[in-house]
Amino acid sequence: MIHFQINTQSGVPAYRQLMDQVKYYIASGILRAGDRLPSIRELAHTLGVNPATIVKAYGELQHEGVIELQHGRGVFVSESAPRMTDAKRREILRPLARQLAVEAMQAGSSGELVMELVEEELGKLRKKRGEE
Amino acid sequence: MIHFQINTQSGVPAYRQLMDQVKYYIASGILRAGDRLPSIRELAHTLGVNPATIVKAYGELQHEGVIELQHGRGVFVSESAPRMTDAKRREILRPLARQLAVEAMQAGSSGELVMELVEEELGKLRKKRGEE
Amino acid sequence: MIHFQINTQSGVPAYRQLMDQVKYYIASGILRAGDRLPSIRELAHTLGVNPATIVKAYGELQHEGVIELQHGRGVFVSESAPRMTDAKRREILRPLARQLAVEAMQAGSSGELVMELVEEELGKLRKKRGEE
Amino acid sequence: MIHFQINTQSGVPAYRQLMDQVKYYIASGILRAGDRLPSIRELAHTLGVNPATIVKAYGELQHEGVIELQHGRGVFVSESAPRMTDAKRREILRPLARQLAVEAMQAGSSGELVMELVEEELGKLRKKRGEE
DNA sequence: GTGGTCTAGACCACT
DNA sequence: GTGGTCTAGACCACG
Repeated sequence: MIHFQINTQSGVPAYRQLMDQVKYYIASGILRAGDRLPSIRELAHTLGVNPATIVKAYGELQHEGVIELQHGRGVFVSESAPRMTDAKRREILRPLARQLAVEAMQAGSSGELVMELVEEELGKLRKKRGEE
Repeated sequence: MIHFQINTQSGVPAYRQLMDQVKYYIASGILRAGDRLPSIRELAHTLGVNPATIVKAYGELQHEGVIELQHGRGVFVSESAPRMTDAKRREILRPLARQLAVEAMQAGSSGELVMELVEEELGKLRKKRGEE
Repeated sequence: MIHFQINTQSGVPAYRQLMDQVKYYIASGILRAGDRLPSIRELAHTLGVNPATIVKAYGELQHEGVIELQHGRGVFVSESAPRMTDAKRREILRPLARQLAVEAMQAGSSGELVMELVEEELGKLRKKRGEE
Repeated sequence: MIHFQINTQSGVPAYRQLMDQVKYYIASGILRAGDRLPSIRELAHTLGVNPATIVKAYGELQHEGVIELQHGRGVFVSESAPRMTDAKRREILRPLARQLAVEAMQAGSSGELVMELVEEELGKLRKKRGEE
């Protein structure tokens, strides 16, 4: 079952949190291609946020090719993951990997701990995909 | 040799970029405890930004315990990495690890690619620390 | 009713005075968790100071966990007092207690006078909390 | 035996720390009227700080009537504590007492803890005075 | 020389 | 409307 929530204290913009959660549900296989997402007004109501916030989040996700807004019909998960080369993937993921490495050193962490955490999070996603 | 630069196109606030670069130099061992950082005015001049921007970046880093601003003397790298438990480190690093995992899935990447990237970035930092 | 004011003669920075006053209103129960504080622009206008000064005061209070700045929504008193151990409280309060004791001796004051003053100020806060 | 030290991380100006320490030694009876303090150049050398810092601290203390700088002879603790009325003492001490009370509430402390800390610090000073 | 505070005003991002 | 960032420039406090 999908469930969205906004943490107003985190400093992360509400629309960004929503985007991350949609991506998370897709990555974990809980949301699949063709599945319907809550309507803008419905989600705005249940989350208690301004509809404009949902509009922004859905708009950005559509721009990234993650979802499709079909006028009058609803919001749906796109049919397929965007195709890209490994080089492109590295380009996207490297800054995040680097930030993780730097923050880890800064926190006095070992490399092992970092690898363990990433492995864990990858594992969680794989496990959920298996269950569906 | 340390060298800072600001990318005004990236959308990331200048003060945030500066913070990341200082942390990077410390994580890679290029800057060590007690080392002096460029003065506010000096750095503002070389980067071509307003001194207030440097003040904000340095101020935040001071809050995080990374550097110390000493009135009339200058800016210095703090003596030691903040002491924290492994549980605390996980708490800080897990969201980053999770975001990396989700973005990787979203990009259609394999788990292997992610692990490889993190290993690479950790390796780069370790290598630089070794060289110093 | 809350009312802020800045004394430009005191030598204490305006942003520091504001921080103290916000803390005072919370300590006395006049401001409670979830209450909204004046917006940055509004407060800057009523106090006749630059918005950046309010930004600094509110920013520091946010760092201390006293208030939350919510983008596009406003500024709010944080939900709960920070949890800390008695040992941590002593660590924070002891320097202030010590300074008070030393200043008292220096002023030729009796210990009784000091205890009386502290008791009085604690009582005032408790009284206000009771009234709300 | 008197011993001064400066903490460069505390954020408190060095000259202020020195002033506080001189007052502390007098309040605790370790320094008495007529006792000689280290010379400016001597103290600057042992503390590793700029002589101007000592000049500022001693100057302020002289201004407050705590010490006397006798040209060519040295620096001495003043003969007597400044005489002031109880009303004046309250006026000086109340802001400190109030700040202590507010910070205590903010830290979620009980009134008992605060009173205990003040009592303790007063006791320490009295005990030292007794020993001398 | 250093950092710390403040003003006046602009433009952007979020809800 | 809200907060967040940044510029240009002034003046003060500290060492």
